[in-house]
Amino acid sequence: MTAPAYAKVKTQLLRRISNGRWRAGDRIPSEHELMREFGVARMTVGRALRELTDEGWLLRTQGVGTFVGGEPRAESHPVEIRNVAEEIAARGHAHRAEPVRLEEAELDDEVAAAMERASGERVFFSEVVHWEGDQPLQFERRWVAPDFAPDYLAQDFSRITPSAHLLKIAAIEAGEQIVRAEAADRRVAARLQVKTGAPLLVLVRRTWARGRVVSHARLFHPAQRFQLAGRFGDVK
Amino acid sequence: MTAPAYAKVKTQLLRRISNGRWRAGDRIPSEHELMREFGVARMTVGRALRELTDEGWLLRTQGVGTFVGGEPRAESHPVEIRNVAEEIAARGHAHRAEPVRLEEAELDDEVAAAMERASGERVFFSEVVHWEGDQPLQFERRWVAPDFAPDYLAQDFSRITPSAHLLKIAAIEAGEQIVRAEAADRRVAARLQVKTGAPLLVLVRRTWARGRVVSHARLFHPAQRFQLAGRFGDVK
DNA sequence: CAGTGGTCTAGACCACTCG
DNA sequence: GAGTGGTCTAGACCACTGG
Repeated sequence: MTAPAYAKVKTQLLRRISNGRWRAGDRIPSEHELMREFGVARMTVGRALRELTDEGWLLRTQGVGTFVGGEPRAESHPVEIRNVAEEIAARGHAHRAEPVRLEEAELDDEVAAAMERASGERVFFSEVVHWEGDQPLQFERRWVAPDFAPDYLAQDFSRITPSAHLLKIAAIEAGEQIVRAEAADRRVAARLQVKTGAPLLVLVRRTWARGRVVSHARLFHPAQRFQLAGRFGDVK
Repeated sequence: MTAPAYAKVKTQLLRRISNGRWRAGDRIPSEHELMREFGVARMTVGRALRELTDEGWLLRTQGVGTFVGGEPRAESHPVEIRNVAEEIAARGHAHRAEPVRLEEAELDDEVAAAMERASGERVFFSEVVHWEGDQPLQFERRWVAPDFAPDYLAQDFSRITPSAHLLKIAAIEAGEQIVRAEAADRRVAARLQVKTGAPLLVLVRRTWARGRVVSHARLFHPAQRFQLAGRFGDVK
C-alpha cells in the first residue's frame, strides 16, 4: 500500500518545487545531503533525482550540482499516437483498409530529400484508405525502401497494414513525426469524401531501421473525425 | 569513452528485438539469467530492463516475467511542444505579444466541462495574439481559475505571456493537450490575417495544479506557418 | 584538492504468480 | 514452494568541476 522510498523522495522534492520553496535555477542539496535527510541509501536518492531529471523538473551537471529546471518544461506536452487500425479498434469500431495504389515509383526531389536518397531513385509506393465503419478516417501515402522491404509490392494491404508489414521485417529504431494542418486538394478530398479545401490533420512520418530511412508516410485525416491527444503528469 | 554497463545491456537486448531473434510476445530471460550472461549485478540488469520498459520495448509482470512489447510502440511517436515565445526565439525571430481582450467572463457549457466547473461560474478570460516578426503566429484564447491566479486581470500580457504568469504562481503538475485541425472562423481568421475557412492547427490545453484544472487554452495557428515535430530513438 | 554526480556490486527482503 | 520482478542498502570507484 505504501509507496516505495524513491517515489516518496520524488513526491517530497516535487512539492518543494511546486511550493516555490525551490525556484527555477536554484541549486538543491546534494545526493549525500538528501540521503541523510531522508534516511535512505544514495542509490535511492539517485533514482528519484534521475527520474525527476528525465521528467524535466531538474537539471544535473556532474561535478557541479542539481538545479531546478526552468520554464520550458511546463508547456512541453508529449503526444502519443497509435496506428490507425488500433486507434479505430480502441474506439470499438471496425477497421477496413482499402489499397488504391501499389507500384514502383521514382522519387521526386521532395520525397528524395525526406528519404535521404537520390532524386529519381526507384522505390515502392502505396496508397491506402483506412475506413472506420463506413467513413474514411485516413488516406495513407507511403514510400518504402525496396532494399528494406523487397516483398512490399506483393502484400495484400487489405489484410495487413503497410506499417505492420514493415514491422514484421525489423523493429523500428527511430522515428520522426511532423503534425500539420492542410487544406484538402482534389485527389485527397475525393479519397476522404470531404470537400476540396476542407481542413485536414496531416502526419508526416519517417522511420529508421538499420541506420537508414526505410519509410516515409503522409497520413491525411479529415479534421472533423480525427485528433491527437497527449497528457503528462497525474491528472487526478 | 566506453558506455556504461546498463547501456551496453540495453543495446544488446534491443539488437535481439530488432533482429527478430526475440519477437513480439516472446518471453525473455529473467533478471538472474541475464545477470549471469552479461556478468553484471542484478541492479544493473534491472536498470536496463526498466528503461527499455519505459521506452515501450518490453512489458513486465511481477511474478511472471518480461516480454517483448507488441506493435503499438512502433507507431507511437512523442511530440514535444514548447510555448510560442520560446518557439519563435529558437528560430531567431522576434516575439511580440498583443493582448486584445482581458476580462471576467461566464463559463459556457463547453468550457465549464473542460474546466470541471459549474456552467455560469465566473472566471478570467484573455485573448492574445503572438507575433513572429510582422506575422501573427498564434491566437490564444485562455480561461483561468480566479482562485488560482487572482491577479490575472492586472497583468500586462505584452510583457509576460499568460502561461508564464501562471507558472510563476506554481508549477504545473499535469497537463493535457489535444491537437486538431479546424477551418478558421471569421473572428479568428481576422486575428491571424488569414482567409475565413483557411486551415488552422489548433492546440487545446488544460493544465492542473493543486489537483484542479487551473487553466484552459485554445491556441490557433495558421497552418502554413506552424507545425509540431517529434522524434523517438536515435536518428543517426 | 574536496565536492559533485554517474555508475556498479553483492547481497537482501518483499509481493506477486503459478503449478 | 520456486521463480519472478520491485526495491533497497552500504559500501565502492570513477569522471568531472570548481577554487
